[in-house]
Amino acid sequence: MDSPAKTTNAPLRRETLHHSAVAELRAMILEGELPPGRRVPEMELCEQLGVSRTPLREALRVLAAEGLVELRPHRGAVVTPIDPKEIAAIFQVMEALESLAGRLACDNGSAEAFAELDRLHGELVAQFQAGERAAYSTTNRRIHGWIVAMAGNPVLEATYKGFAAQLNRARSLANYDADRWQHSLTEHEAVMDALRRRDAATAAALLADHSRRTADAVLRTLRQGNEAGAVSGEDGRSVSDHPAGIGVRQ
Amino acid sequence: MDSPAKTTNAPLRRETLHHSAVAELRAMILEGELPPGRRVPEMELCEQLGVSRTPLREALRVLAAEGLVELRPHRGAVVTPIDPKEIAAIFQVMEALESLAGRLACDNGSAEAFAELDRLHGELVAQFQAGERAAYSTTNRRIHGWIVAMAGNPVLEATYKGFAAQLNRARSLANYDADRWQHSLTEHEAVMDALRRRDAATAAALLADHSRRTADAVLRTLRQGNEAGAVSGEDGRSVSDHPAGIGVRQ
DNA sequence: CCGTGCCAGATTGTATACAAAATCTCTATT
DNA sequence: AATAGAGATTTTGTATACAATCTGGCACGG
Repeated sequence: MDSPAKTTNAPLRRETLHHSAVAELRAMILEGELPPGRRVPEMELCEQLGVSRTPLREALRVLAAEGLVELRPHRGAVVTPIDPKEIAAIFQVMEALESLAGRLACDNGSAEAFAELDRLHGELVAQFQAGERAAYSTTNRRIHGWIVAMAGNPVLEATYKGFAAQLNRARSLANYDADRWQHSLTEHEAVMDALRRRDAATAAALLADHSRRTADAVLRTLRQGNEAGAVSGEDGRSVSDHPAGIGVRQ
Repeated sequence: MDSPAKTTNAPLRRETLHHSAVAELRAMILEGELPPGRRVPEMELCEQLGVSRTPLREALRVLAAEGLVELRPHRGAVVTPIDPKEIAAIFQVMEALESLAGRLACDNGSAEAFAELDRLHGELVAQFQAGERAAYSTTNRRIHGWIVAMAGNPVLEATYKGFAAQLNRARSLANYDADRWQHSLTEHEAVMDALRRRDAATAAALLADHSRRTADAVLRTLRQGNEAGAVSGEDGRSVSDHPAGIGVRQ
């Protein structure tokens, strides 16, 4: 249950400090432990991760290349703030990627992969009926990731994962409403229908549609939450004054 | 004549050594000075670039994240070999990106941007008629880059540029034939026609088509050159024995 | 003659020390 | 009292030194 098509031959990299530092930092950022906008002093992380500055700095450069942190010369690193405009831009690209993935999955997906997809979809429906939001979100992500994996294009998969990480970070700030939830499931049903029929064109179109609607919902709540000050303080001060930094760019 | 729509606000990074090292190394790789498959000993580059190992290593990590080099722990870095399978995968993604760019360019491109596009296309035609292959290739790349820039999506643009760099590296090994050249120009004419009419759907479809045909041509010559041993030596030894390393994976 | 194991050289991974830049603070002046 | 400036402090950027790992060759045994 790893990769349904073909996986890139791993360069067999035995753990090195800067490599595991990348993994840990990435996890910390994606889990929200290091919130967007948060400054990242090197020394602080050094003792927290128990490594020296050299591997840590190399890790920061990698994360910067991935877009998870921003490096300001002589001024330290910052966890990339959530910029609604950039999230919108990512969603636009994601729409194209998901669409491509749906098309390729129809062509390249193995029977076993489709069976697993069916199983995941069943899980999704059950979780919706049980009202388990968090579990639903997780399964939802796994389904999309699985479709991308089914496409059998390692480049597509890697690109998708990078953007998906960014979007999930944004989504953690924006819980969309119950109405959107219902619509989301309906769209999944339609997508599944097309996929089961191996109807590449329809699946691609529906996935693009689903992606665009999801984008609208996320961006709407993101902007709502921002102007209502739902997450940051009510005061008018700069968001960077917030202890953890809320990191939603205007 | 930089960006027709909106440019990402540069983080205002004043030159640091590791940053300029990234730029220099990237140029060296893309120019072919460091051919695919070539080992990259740190010390060698240190004296060549006149920097210490620390900034150089950070630069290598960044380039690895971009996919231009591969890092094998305790075994040094290698300029990422050209893998026809990976090139094919990239082209598949590029097809979706170019298509998206064409659609967005129709919606978001300014009149001035379209005028510049027209000018570039005129240049392309003139260079074709003059039989200037190299100039044609350069203008061709500029046109595609310009369309992507016209889309006004910084994420799309950055992603595109990264993949385009990889593909250009592959193209430097594969000069496609005169027949394909003629077809390429015809396709460009059709794309331009759709763009001038701001016909987003048609432009998107034609750009995808053009991308796919280009991919076919490049991959064909890439495989031809590979099996014919046109670039590497005629002997049966591993390609890695070649002094510069040819770096075409089987 | 070929395969296995060990040793030497070279190269990478990490830590620490020093230099440069930016931020902060305190003071003095308007 | 507010502000500008200079020095001190902190943090980042770079260089170098040391430790760990890999590569290649050679001797030894089968």
